Amino acid sequence: MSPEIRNRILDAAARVYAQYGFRGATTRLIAMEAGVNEVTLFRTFGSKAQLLQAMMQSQVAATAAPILSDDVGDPERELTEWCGQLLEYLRGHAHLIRKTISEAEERPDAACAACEGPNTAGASLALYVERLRDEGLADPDVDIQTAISMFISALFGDALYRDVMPNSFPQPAKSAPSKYVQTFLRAVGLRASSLPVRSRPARVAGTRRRSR
Amino acid sequence: MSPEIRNRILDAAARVYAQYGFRGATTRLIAMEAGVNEVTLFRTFGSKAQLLQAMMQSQVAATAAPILSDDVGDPERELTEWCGQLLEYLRGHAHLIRKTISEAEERPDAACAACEGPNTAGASLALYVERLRDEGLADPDVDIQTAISMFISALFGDALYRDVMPNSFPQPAKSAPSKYVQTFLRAVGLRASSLPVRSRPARVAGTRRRSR
DNA sequence: GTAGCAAGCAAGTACCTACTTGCTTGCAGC
DNA sequence: GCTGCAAGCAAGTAGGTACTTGCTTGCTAC
Repeated sequence: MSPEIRNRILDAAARVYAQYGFRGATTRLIAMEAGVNEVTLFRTFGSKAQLLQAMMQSQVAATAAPILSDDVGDPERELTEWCGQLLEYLRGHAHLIRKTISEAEERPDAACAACEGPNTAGASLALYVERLRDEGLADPDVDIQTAISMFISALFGDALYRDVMPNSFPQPAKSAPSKYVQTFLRAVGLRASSLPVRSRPARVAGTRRRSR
Repeated sequence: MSPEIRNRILDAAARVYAQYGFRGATTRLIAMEAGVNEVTLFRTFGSKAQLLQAMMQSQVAATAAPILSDDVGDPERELTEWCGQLLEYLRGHAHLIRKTISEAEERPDAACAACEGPNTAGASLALYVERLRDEGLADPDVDIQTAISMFISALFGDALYRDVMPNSFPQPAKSAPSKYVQTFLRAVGLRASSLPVRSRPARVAGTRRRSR
């Protein structure tokens, strides 16, 4: 019943699960990590499956994926900030997401829950870019859906795989958001209102370091 | 000793591992899947770990990731064909790659082996785009590294996650390669020699179906 | 002080896991 | 026909797994 112990168990379960997956997250390991007797797990959550399900819910409830504002101001600045926040969110949950998705066939509901955050983030981006195009800032002839899909995949890949295959991510993690956004805007055919996009030197990234 | 039985075991191990991961791939399951006595596994490979290591080697040796040709002809056509082949390769190994990467911390050598194919494919693309730029076909002011990184991530994401989160991949799997390549070339600032890139209708994808 | 209750502790159950051993079967080469 | 050898089969070992039970400890409320 004690909420303090309950949360300690949930946090420990999240750590152990993120490292070892469902099968590897034994009740003994979780209890040790939480500094709690193993029996307490079963008295509090009933079973290992229920415990990990509760852990999953608490994880998705704890932090929310970032949402882009409704009205478009400076696209590059707004997108870069959103992109940095989303990357931070994804990196914080990288191991958990990786494990959950790789076990999607055995536990599809858990995978569904883990994808909720990224999905809403992607939908938010789609809405924003639609506005961009409505306001004549993006090339209307361009395949925007594909650009969005590739953008989201790039953020996913960066957050989930940068540590495993660093060769594929040459730019440092800090400057990645602005570079991703610039490339994305170029692909979307941003019609610069103030600045020309295609012939701008890459120096811009440095002047906007204060986004975190 | 018999190579036929050996291969049957290796294939069965690949299937079971791709579905259940290292911990879930029990020797009993593999033996049943191979239609072989469990003892034969140990007599042939020594231990479960050695069996799965041999399976990994045989998997990476079986098929190779596609390589782009050294001289640049029609970039869009060549890249689309390469992209289709790489996607096919990745999709064929999707479950295996997903499981292996998610277990990278516990078995880093296996993850390294699984990343070998994708890494060489990425390096091949980097070389090709460098040639593109040398021949003046790509915008020299553009951040090509980032575009390549996002492109590879997009292919990875498509191959590994399309089945789990289909919302993020609106375009059908068949037409994905040409769309990815067109978006990539736009981001790289392809300077069209014969055709203008930015204002071309998407019809091109249909006329090049014979890539397989 | 005492009743209630959450948590710890020790032990046990039933099952699964990797791996071993001893023996039998069936086939190929001499 | 005999030998050698690869594979099957039955059984067992030692340890791990989820989960249960019975009892003790310690704190809180009345």
